[in-house]
Amino acid sequence: MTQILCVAEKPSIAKAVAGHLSGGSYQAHNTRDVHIKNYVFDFDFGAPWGRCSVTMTSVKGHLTALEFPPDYKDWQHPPPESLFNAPVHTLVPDDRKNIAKNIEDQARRARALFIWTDCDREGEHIGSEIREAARKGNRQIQIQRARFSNIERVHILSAARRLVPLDDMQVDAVSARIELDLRIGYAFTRFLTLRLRTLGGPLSNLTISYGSCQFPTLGFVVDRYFRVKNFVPEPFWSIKVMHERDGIKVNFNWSRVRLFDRMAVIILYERCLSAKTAKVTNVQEKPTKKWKPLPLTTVELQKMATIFLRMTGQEAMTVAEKLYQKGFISYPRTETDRFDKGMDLRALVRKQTPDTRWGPFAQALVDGAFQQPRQGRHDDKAHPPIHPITYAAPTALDENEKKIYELVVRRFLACCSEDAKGVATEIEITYGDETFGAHGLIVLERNFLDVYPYENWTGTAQLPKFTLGERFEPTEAMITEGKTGPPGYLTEADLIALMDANGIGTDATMAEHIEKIQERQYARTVDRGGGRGANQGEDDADIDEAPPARGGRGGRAGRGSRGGRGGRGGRGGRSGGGGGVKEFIPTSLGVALIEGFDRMHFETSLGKPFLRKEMELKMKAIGEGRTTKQAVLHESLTMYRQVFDQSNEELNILKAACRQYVFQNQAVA
DNA sequence: GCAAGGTC
Repeated sequence: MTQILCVAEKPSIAKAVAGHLSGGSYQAHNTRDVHIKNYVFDFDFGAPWGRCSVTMTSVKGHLTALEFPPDYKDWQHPPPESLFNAPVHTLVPDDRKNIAKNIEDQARRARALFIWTDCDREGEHIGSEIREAARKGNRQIQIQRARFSNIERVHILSAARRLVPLDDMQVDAVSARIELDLRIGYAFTRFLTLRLRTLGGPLSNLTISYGSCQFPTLGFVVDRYFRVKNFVPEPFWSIKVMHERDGIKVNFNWSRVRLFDRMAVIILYERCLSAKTAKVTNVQEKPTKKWKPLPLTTVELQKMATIFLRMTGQEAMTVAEKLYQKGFISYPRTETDRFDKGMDLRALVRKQTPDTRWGPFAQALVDGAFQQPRQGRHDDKAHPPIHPITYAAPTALDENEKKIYELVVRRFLACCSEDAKGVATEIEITYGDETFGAHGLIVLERNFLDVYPYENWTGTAQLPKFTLGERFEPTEAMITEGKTGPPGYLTEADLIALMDANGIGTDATMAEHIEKIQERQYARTVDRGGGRGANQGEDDADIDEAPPARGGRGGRAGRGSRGGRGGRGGRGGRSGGGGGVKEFIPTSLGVALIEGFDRMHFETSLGKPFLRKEMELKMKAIGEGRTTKQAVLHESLTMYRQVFDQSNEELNILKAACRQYVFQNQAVA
């Protein structure tokens, strides 16, 4: 029989695919890597392969690494800028030699290699790494790739019979990314560390790194810091109308919301008063609903964990990873917010019925209330949304696992439930020349809200009866005064959202970049409301926080920038251990770096997300054959080399910024 | 000692 070698990106996929192809009967052999097994079975791949003897195994992510030769180990000689054109070579790191050897050995006996890596760009590249390992054992081996976007049985079976070639343009796109990140990251990191070290003080022992993701991440933190710090409150005035009827006080909101001109408001207000009565111009009562949440992605999971569970994104991912390994939840790194039509979601809901907390809700879904989840617009073509796989009794989990598991289950049940329903009442009046409106809501059916405490829908009290065309004299009309407030510093959820929106990092790495800027002492977290946060009491804290803006955050007048952003009910969360939400503020070093580079007047600042975005576009262009890896490497390295040279020439600007912020801890202008 | 991307 023809021998076939199949290799997946990770052990769980190898197992799942082997299960489907073999119909559940395979032999599992251990390999020299504790996580990886070789699954052996027969399968008919259809023409031209026919029935084959298959060995299915996997790697664990990338198999190879790109490195500089040993003579570039020293940071000083040759100088950092030599890394822009130093030779690089690909090698299999020691801890992955067993995995490569397994593939090489298995390839020797195989007629063909079928690659089952994730269907994303990185997966294509990992496929090329597997290809090289296999060719080492067998130069003649034929190579195909399976294209699959979920691990439903039917989908896997059809993927196995519709193999395609590996997409070398996608491989090249990732190669370019790897090489650019390596060269640019190492060159700038060595440069910054060595040249700023000479300033002495706290800088003499720090690693000052640059990376295409960590710097923009820091940039977001610094940017918000300045927006808070430089915020100038503006006074505003508004008109508030209240009318009491049937014992209910109804507040009417001004359609202009507020004006920044006091005299104008006084004039408009006086016209209201001289009109004496207000006239009801519109009364509308209509059914309304609050949409259930979308299926859960990694970014959403992290945002929710930081808001409701008092975890960092990194902690949430570590815990989710454990739950995945134990088989309780699906793969936790996904961008997909839509379930594949073929998935048996009811069966997954049924598994949750034994639980005392949400079991009855799950049972009600099983008994007929089940609704197909909403379909989001994101699909990474590799993984489904995060969902529970099997039921985990609370006794089987530690504290943090319990919290994340509960979040995943409740989100999933909410997705499979119905939107909340209510009746909205809108009343519009004109008073003088001005229009005011009152809004009422009665919640009729809570539906998904019953299982999903992370959101709420508060119906204001029922509005009394108003009739179209009627006139009444408002109980109260007054001018109110306030001033605009600064935005808050970034929370981790804000930061993740910004990274997501700007394409900084991936679902698997965003939390790492956030950790990185703290590890490098570029930023810290503080509890909202001031005071030192997570890093309190650490003795390596020799880099100061940038001076607190406006003496800490106590008095925020008016509505801050985050008014209107719903679902921010983090305070007093369900499982919080005291303390408020954490906010990110830059250290003096973080401010100095971003400011320093900003003052150098580059076309595109290193601290902004544009360069990473540009890299993303170039990768896309390579993947679509509009340009080549060589061309992109050449232009990008030329461009970064110029940035490097300019940074070198204008180093005094960067140093001045460091002196200003790090050494004098000077307040920002 | 340095990056970002996979995954355990």
